[in-house]
Amino acid sequence: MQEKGISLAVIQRLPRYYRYLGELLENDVVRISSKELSERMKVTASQIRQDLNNFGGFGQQGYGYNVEYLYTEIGKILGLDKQYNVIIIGAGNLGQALANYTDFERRGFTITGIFDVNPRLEGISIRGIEIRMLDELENFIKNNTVHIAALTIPKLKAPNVAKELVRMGIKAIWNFAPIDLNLPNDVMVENVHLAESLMRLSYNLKALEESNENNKK
Amino acid sequence: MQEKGISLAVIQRLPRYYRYLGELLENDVVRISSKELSERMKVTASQIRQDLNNFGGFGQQGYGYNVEYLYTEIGKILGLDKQYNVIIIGAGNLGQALANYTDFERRGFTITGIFDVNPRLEGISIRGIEIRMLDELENFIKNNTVHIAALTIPKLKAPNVAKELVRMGIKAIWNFAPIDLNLPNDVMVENVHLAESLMRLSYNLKALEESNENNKK
DNA sequence: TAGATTGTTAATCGATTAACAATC
DNA sequence: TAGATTGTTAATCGATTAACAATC
Repeated sequence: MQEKGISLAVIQRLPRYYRYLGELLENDVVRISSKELSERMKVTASQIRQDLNNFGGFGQQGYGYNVEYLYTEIGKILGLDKQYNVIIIGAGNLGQALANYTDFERRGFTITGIFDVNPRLEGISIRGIEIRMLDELENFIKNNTVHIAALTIPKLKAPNVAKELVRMGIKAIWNFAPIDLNLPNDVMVENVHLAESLMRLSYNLKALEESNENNKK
Repeated sequence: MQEKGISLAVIQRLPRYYRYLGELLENDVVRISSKELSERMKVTASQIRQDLNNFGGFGQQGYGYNVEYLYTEIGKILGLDKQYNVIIIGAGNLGQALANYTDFERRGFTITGIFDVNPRLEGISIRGIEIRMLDELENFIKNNTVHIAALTIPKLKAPNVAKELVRMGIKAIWNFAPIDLNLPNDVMVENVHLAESLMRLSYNLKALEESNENNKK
């Protein structure tokens, strides 16, 4: 209920806090100050305290933050205390890679279905989940709770499939297709645009090479 | 040489402009105004003009922007007019998915090597590139120009392998391991943290459900 | 020339950082 | 109590948006 007007920048940072706290927890660190965390994460202590205080006071003056408590609380903020059923649309290389990525299960995301249009893949199982044909999707969603759909299909097919998913009641789409899905406001879309990520790397590499050249002169 | 003090936010947006211009080009659109592009992309026209003017004036008063010209110029800014050789470290599902993703080649990124530590994978070929053992890496880099290394290995191995890559002269790392690599400033790292992306989706889904509940009341 | 739209300056807005009183 | 560090307000900084003169 507190989540009113939390800025996008803050939300973007939360999973990174969660990751660092998880690592501290693994290393049996019991408490940490915003100053020490800021040094590890290379952000300002001020920013950490501001970010956290959007959601409440998790620390204690003179002490800092209890690592386990803060880890759990951020987990709750991120919704990681819940279980999510995830289906994968598109059983190509990327879809199969996601299906095989066991780390997600640890965080409460269970792959419950994989769909494709290629009849050659029908019945093949990935980690015990058999690939179904796309025309079974509607029935599947009717008979099984599905929270999230991962879209690993070609860009030209993505808009229509996304529209269909929304019609079937899906409210969260993890989109790997290199296109922006224009969907109603009450449908959450998280994009993973690998090609754009690679372009940023090439931009930075180019900028680095150019600055090296300039230094030579 | 113009690239002084371009903000991160601008660089993040460039690949998206590039993508939209590419689509316009495919649809034979010859010219576009910042206003029309802004409507399609759902950003302000002002932002588009500001962003582009960081790199020079690509438009013409009273006319707008020539789509093909702007597409080419942004491509140059992103370094997409060059060829890059990419190696993949880690031939698991994700590494193989990247190796199979032919779209990258179109943009000038050629996969020239795939490496793993698993002897079972030795000699297996993916799109004509055979998987090599990691101990051959140093020799390979000595004998072949490598611009970019994609890291698709477990998080615990990533820091050391990254350090080794840097020692061997690699200046750009596309990191898929869920950990921050602390490398010298003259090494470019672009992270793809899939788990963090999924957490943001779950945050948004949770926020959506909560706001629905509140509306009911 | 008149209309359109850029390039660019100025105004606004929001996010980050600094400072410090509160308090454990 | 004294020291440490949070929570929070205030100051600064940077990014976004608005406005408009320049110009095609």
